[in-house]
Amino acid sequence: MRIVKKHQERKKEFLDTARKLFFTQGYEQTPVEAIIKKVGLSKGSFYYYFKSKEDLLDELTKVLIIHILDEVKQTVQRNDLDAVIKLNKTFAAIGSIKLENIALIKTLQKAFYDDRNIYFRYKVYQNSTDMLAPEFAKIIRQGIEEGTFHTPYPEENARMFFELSFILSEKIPKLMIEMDHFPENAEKIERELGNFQFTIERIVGADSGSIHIFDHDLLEKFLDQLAVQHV
Amino acid sequence: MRIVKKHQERKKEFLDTARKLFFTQGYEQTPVEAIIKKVGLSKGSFYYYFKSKEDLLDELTKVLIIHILDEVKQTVQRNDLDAVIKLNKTFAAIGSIKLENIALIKTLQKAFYDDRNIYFRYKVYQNSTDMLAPEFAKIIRQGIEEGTFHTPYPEENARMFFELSFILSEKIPKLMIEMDHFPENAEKIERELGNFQFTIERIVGADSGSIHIFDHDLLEKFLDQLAVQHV
DNA sequence: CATATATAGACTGACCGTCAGTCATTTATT
DNA sequence: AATAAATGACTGACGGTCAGTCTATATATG
Repeated sequence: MRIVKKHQERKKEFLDTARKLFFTQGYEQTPVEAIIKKVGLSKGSFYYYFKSKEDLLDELTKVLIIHILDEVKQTVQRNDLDAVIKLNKTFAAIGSIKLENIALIKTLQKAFYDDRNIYFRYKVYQNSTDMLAPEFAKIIRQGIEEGTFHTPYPEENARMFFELSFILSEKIPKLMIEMDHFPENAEKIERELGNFQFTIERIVGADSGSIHIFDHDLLEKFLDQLAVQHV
Repeated sequence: MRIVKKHQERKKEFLDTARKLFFTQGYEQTPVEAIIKKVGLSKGSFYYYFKSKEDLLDELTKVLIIHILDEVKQTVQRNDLDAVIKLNKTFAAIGSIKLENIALIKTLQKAFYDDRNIYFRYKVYQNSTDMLAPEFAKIIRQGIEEGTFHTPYPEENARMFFELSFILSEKIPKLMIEMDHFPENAEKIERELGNFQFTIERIVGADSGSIHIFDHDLLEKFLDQLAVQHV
């Protein structure tokens, strides 16, 4: 007995299923057949909704970012926050480091952060930057007006903020994965985050120590928990 | 009559051929069969020398970087140059922007800088950074001793220098490709380079305007030539 | 109002071309 | 004879195509 559904509903099923698989198995490592099987439909169906596997990827990455974009836009719109606080909130929103979600990171480490999955991450990074940087540029311009930031390149800085965030989000999971054999990575992670914060300050020309992108105590707890898991 | 050669010699033939094809067609877009055909040998031969296509990629990326590493090491060793000059020479050596070689860039644009070839570039970037950053860190430490640089993160800054260089080398070709339809990209390229220089200065804590990573007049000429080609 | 007919669009799955990788075998060198 | 170099048919996995089927709904007909 064949179950027929509305266009958008079915499409969402494909996208949701693909999202789960891409994050746990990787993009290249997920055959279209695996998506089909899980949705319970046929090959023809898949290509009825998407003109190629890559087409689905494009749609998926955009969907992934829209939620974050909404959140960031709301933050940017507010007029009761200064630029530094908005910057911190934006960094938290893009969630390069989700301190509160160890389980997720540990799952993603296996496939999402695998070298062979770089194409997927690359697409997410690209679309994120394109969609979010213009909003972030507004924050930097606000900071310049407020006198806390000093830079002749607000637009370029905005893009660079995301690019550096993504580089960071490439490094941290790698260091975490190796923590079993290299406990000193905990210290490296702290250095990387410290350096990141420091770099952002310098790039936007903010006072040293004025930007607080992560909570030091929370990070300690996080790294402790991560270490415990490996015993 | 079958031509038999020494192991290393044959291997080099495969690597050289693969290099040419990967740069002009892309890594994923180059089937092993294409490499074989050009070398003039068989499938079995290929797998006699390399245990996988990826294995060849690994070897190739390392070979690609060794020459640059030698050049950078020589620069770093010298004791007649200050840190700023060494930094400039290193940037020139990694050749993110080869101002003198338009033809090469135009060729590479088509395949090398294509999104789908990100895996190849990623591997090159990864290995480059791992192999070159330690040398570059020496330059930054020299700069700190000389009092021209001021940073608590020389090692991290060194890696970041390469990471930002690669981001730049992702952007510039994209802007160049689009110059046909967006002549204003010439200006964008200048801004990107200006921003890059400015950012490096800030990251290593050097005086504003002290670092000169590219020659302004040369860039103008370069962009003019690029524009002409499209007429 | 009930029933036949037509149309859109959701869905099927066998089939195709491409490609990385395998292996039993042959050829050349020492 | 033993070892190293080279062969090419073969396999299996994968992305993508296509001619055609099924089902719900709209429309016409008696």
